[in-house]
Amino acid sequence: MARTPIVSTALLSLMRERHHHAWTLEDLQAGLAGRDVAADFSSVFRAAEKLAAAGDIRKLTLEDGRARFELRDAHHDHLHCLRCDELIPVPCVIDQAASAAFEAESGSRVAEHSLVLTGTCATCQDNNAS
Amino acid sequence: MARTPIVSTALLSLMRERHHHAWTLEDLQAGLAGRDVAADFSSVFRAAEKLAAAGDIRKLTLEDGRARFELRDAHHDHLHCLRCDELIPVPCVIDQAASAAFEAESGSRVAEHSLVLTGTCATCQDNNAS
DNA sequence: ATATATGCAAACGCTTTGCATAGAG
DNA sequence: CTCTATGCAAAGCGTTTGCATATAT
Repeated sequence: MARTPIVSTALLSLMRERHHHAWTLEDLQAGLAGRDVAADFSSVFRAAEKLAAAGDIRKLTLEDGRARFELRDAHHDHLHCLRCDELIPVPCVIDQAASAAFEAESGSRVAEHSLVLTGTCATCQDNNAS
Repeated sequence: MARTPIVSTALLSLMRERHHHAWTLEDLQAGLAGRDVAADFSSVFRAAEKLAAAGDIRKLTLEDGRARFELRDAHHDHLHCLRCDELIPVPCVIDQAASAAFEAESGSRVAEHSLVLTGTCATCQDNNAS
């Protein structure tokens, strides 16, 4: 190596402290700024891509077309709250047996899946009630 | 009304004849061209948006960031084949019970879901074998 | 006349890349 | 000296919009 990758390192520690959040590049840049790391957008982009390629984080694309990044830990799906626009991790509700059956029947092979539930998160649901 | 919407009509009949396909705007434009309807890209875009708003078709966004349109019929999920890049409809493999349980436990409400399986479709799987 | 559909071209939003600079080994 | 990280600015790419024109009612 020939120089210390400040941005990548800062990104990882930032995300590790709030790993319940799916970050847009803008979020990440703002998050770094809050920690006095003034990184250029392209640097954030490149660092995030590199981390994703390395498998440390995962890249997602929402219906709104913007990329989101999150720490890669145990698999989970997502709930996209239409009220607060957060992308919230939720336990996987895929029926493994059904998935396997589908593979067997159809002759296709499923490597991964991306499930996004759309609705209202618990917090917004509560706020609405009160 | 003040003029006959050629593009919307042509789009619908086009899609009805190959409703097993998820169309990008480019696909749609090319499909129309094959039927001697030379529509501008923006016209295709507007017609597709209008049809989607009217509920005749559905708009999806893939990881690649491009919008796809498909006829709205019975709910199904999708298999995105990484080899041929097709977006293939597959029966829904969501475990309804698990989904309902999740709603109850978490206090959130799920209106819809979008599930994209990623892997290899049966056709490509076969081609690979042979 | 009025309202809508269409084409053309330009604006947009987000992502991605080229190039020059800087700093660690 | 070499190799990578970073910033800056510009290019890309698909989507979206403004405006003028055409056409059916």
